[in-house]
Amino acid sequence: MGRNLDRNDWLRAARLALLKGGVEAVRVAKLARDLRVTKGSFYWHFKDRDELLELLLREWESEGPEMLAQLGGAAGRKALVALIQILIERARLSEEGKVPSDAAIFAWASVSPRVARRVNRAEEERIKLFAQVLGGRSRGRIEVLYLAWLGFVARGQRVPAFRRRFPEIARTMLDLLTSTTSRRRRGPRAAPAAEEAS
Amino acid sequence: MGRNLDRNDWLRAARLALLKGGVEAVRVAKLARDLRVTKGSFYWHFKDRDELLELLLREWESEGPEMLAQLGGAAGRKALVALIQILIERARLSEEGKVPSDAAIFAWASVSPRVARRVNRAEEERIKLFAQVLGGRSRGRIEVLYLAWLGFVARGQRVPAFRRRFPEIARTMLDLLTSTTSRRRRGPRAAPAAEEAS
DNA sequence: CCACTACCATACCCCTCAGTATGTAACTAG
DNA sequence: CTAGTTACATACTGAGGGGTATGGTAGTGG
Repeated sequence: MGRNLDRNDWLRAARLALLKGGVEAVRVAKLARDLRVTKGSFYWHFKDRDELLELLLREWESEGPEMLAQLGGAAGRKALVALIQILIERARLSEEGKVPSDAAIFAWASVSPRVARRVNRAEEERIKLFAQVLGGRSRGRIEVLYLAWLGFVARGQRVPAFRRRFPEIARTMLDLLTSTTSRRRRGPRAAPAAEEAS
Repeated sequence: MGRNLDRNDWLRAARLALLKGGVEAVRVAKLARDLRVTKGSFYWHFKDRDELLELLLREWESEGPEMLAQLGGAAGRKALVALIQILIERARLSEEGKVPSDAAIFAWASVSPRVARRVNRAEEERIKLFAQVLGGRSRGRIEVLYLAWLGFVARGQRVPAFRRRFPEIARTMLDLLTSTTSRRRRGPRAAPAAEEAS
């Protein structure tokens, strides 16, 4: 039958469950049913459920550095195009359960403070990656565009058809990044002005 | 003791639980403990757990129209400032459990296809609201800025301190919206060009 | 004082799930 | 052929939650 599974089979099932139903859908009993085995198999390959969840989170954390490596020393426009391709490819692989889904991890983080802290750390690395790829633009703009990417991931999770519009959205984002401000800035309002160092 | 609760007390507790721990944290038994009563009280005020969850979703759905009404007939810059104030105020109220939290609802939608569909419908209304408030700008840019707002909400849920930067982020978004494209557009790439009607 | 209702407590059933203990079939080494 | 290991299956415990049935109590109108 479907015997002789390894840890990766379980991880794959877990990634798909996490993608479709959130952390609470990653249940040992349910995964075992999906894989047509019993929990006995799971507890052979893993210590407990926490170990599985920890692995899911860890492999996601490791993807930031991996993306950075894939970009090599590319810079400027070339790096941007490469980054977009990487993101598209990763999104495709995540639907097959081969890599953890950004959307799933973010959703997880939003219901677990412990996970939120770790996602936040990895996220700051990614913002630096964005900044590097996008060149020496305004820090504020890069942040806003990173947020737009976050929003795209979130909405793409809700509306699958929306994901196909990534190239178009990315182009608009790029236009925004390379545009120039036409309006003069007025004095600061209630909030203190930010250090908008370039 | 804490007796004689009404539906609103339960709803408030449910909104807080949803905000802090997601849908799976909205449990009848847990809410009862928080309110220092037993489940008997809950099933007096509600048919079942589904009715409670349905109410949470419904009151969130109704807030789009409410925001529109609060804006009155305002337009242009005035409407934009008003909208930002409304969003800030709503975020504050949601932390006290007085209104459902956007971040919580979005997180819920990301793990429930049924909720995702309804959130999507309400979301399209909000994009229209954004478009109206922001005036006759490029549809593509408005969409990207809406996504940035989504991303802000998501990240603000993970990093509470980040929420304080909303005024600054909003200013950068506004700058982006009113900026002009300096780069000439090249021919379409792989994806078909979007109808970027102004 | 009585009947009635609103609101909640108690006790129970049933299901799901995490985790453990142990049995067992298949394969491998010698 | 045998002993050992791998990779499960079976069977169990205990906790927790949804939902129901029913009992109890404080107030209210008459």
